[in-house]
Amino acid sequence: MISQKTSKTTKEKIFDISIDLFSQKGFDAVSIREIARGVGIRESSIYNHYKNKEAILDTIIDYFKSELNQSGLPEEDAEALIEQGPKVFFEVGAKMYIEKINTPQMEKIWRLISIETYHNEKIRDFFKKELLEEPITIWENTFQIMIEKKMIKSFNPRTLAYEYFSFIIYLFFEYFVLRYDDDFDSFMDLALEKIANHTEFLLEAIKVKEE
Amino acid sequence: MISQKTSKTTKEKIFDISIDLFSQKGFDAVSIREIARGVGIRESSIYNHYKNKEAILDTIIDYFKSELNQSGLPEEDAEALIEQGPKVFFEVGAKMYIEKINTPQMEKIWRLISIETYHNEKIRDFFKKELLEEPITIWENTFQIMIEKKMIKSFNPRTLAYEYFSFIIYLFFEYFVLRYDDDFDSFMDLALEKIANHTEFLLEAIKVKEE
DNA sequence: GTCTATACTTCGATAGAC
DNA sequence: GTCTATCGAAGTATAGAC
Repeated sequence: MISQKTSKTTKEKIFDISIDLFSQKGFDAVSIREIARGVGIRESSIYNHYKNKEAILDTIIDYFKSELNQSGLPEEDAEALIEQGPKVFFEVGAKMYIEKINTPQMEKIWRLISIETYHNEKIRDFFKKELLEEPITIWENTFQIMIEKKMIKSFNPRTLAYEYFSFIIYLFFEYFVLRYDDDFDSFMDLALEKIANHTEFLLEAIKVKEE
Repeated sequence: MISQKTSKTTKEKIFDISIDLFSQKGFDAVSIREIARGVGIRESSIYNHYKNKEAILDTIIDYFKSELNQSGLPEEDAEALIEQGPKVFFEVGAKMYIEKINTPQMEKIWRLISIETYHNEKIRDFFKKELLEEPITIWENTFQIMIEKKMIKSFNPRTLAYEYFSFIIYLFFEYFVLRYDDDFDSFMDLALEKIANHTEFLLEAIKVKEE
């Protein structure tokens, strides 16, 4: 980016306000009029920037996906990381998941996705494939490699993937669905402690016997 | 019950149809007209049986709670069960959770609760307290007893409770949110296998060393 | 207890002036 | 690109006849 923008375009304002409102109330419960009011224009003007209400949602989801794909480790780095053992790998892995909700805007879109996963088939498919099945497979492959390298005990790698990742999904559910009203920082402190307990337990369970 | 009813009252029909529709589309997306159409009456007639739309939902949730409280083990049985060791306890525990979705109607209300947990504060509080925190505490106490009796290794019992129960919540989320369209029986087969893997892993991790 | 009729509100979206 | 004005559809709920 060459120059920093000082003022937002109307389209960007619509985008931002929509994220705020959709994440608070859900897509269906937010009206075009409400968005327009938030931006400070009339509802008819919205249609000069987006074809309809759903197009705003689609744009938000596309933005989320592109942001998500920018984080994550390159494959060669992941391989090098495995060499350092499961403990380091878990720590870096946990940090990666947390980084994905690192901005207030991304946090809101996470919440929005949580809500709309029930109603919207496109979003539900996205969640299933890219936020659940894909990570599970990555963890399965990771455990498989660790087992081959005799870094951990020989359990079924898919079982291990579920053991690790179902806890992450649980925390996601707890935060975005059940406790969203709470303060983010205080929840995050607790979540980090829970993740630490979880990985510590897992490490103890899968470590190769010493003597 | 002395005599079996052969025909449903209008109020019961409204109740049943509402469960069907609310669980499929969510409370807000279902109109009074739609319910009336399903029952075969006009929408104004609904108000002869329920004060308003929300009263139907409240009645459904009350029914769910009363059904839920009828399952579960008496405390003395639970204590006796612990004596038989963690393996038996896990098996009975898993069966208990599955029994709570044993009728088609209860399954639908579970789905309804999953949807409305986002929107409805009363339902969200109910979920947090009675479906999450209460079971976690029960499991924590159970593990505490097992540790005292030296039946399992001495981990933090709360950590163990999360290790066991976060997986159950994950399965709940997977079924009711992500894969509800799938066939119940085929999902249940897979879920039972996953639970078996999960408890097997946990048992191996927490068992007292043999030699 | 069900009906018709209706009041009232809010919604998404469009037409056309400026 | 924003505005005013407006449409048609759909929502909850009530009044009153039968």
